[in-house]
Amino acid sequence: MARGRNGDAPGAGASDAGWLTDDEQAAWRGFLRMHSQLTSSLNRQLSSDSDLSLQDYGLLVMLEEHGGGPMRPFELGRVLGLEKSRLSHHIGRLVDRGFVDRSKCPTDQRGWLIRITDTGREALTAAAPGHVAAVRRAFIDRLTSEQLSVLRDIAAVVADGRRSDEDCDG
Amino acid sequence: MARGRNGDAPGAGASDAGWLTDDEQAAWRGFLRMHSQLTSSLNRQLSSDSDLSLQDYGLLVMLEEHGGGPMRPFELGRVLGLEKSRLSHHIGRLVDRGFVDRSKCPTDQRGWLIRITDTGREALTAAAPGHVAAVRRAFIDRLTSEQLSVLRDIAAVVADGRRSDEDCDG
DNA sequence: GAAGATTGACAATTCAATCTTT
DNA sequence: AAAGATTGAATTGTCAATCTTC
Repeated sequence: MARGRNGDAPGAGASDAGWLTDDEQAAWRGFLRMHSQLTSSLNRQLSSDSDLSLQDYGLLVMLEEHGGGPMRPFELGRVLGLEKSRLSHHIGRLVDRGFVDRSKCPTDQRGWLIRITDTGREALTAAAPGHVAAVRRAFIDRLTSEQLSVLRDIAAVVADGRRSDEDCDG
Repeated sequence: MARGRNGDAPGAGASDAGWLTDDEQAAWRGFLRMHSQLTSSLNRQLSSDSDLSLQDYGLLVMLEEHGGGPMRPFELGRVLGLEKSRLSHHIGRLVDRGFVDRSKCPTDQRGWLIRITDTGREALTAAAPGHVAAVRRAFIDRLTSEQLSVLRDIAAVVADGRRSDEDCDG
């Protein structure tokens, strides 16, 4: 059961109002454990083979993919699942390091436009092959395409609030 | 493609040696985004409704489930997917707050035994119903049991190094 | 007032170095 | 030398408060 207390419901596996079944628990804890391990290991690889952390990489990739055009912080927050305060500090550090620049948004005076710099692009280009290979080794290559597809759906439902019967354009 | 650069391979979706296909990328990024969102939200719930963070909760649950008996830090690190330094700092804080105690291991002089205290157990008991409900709402209840089962397998392969054809006792 | 974003104080995490026992 | 664990300094993340514009 999810709370982790033994003693009640010795049979195990049953869904008793409050706690999680063994299967539910295994999924939830496995998810957490997998994330901790993967990110530690990928972070180590990235920072030893390049100038970027995993967070740096994620942010720069989004900017780069955006066609080189600028993005608003709230957009970045949405795609990366990050909150505004953390993002703001992170962007500040990337600005200091010269990887992105920040300019006032002309159409909405409250906001900013974040753009990847040439320096940022270079760092990304240098980091990418090693990082992608590491993601493959630690994650992609260990799973079937069926498993990856289910994981994609899971993320769509949990993170993006899609209902399970929606398709990609829904 | 995983690196996030457009321009090469306009067709998309193809597996070209280095990068990730769109499907692979969607799974990987979705996983990261889902984790960020879930843990932020569960952390907020836990720390506003109880004395524990998500990390505190995970650690205390493991100790409690261990039948009230003590665990070695390296065992905790293994089940939670955490590294020794982080774990050591975390245990130190929990000791200071009176939630666990730490005593020298009699059979291996290098090691320690960590045990949940009554205070820790009380905090866990108080936090559990709200946290479990939050995990259900944000995660479990949004997924089918089939999806949960696939996720459990994914974690077993990625985090615990099981091969996909192994069963649970393998 | 709500949305977009920043700031500073505080808390948690990482990295490298260290220590002891095996 | 390797395994178990801790420590301190530096980095990174969180929370609440704030500011400006919509």
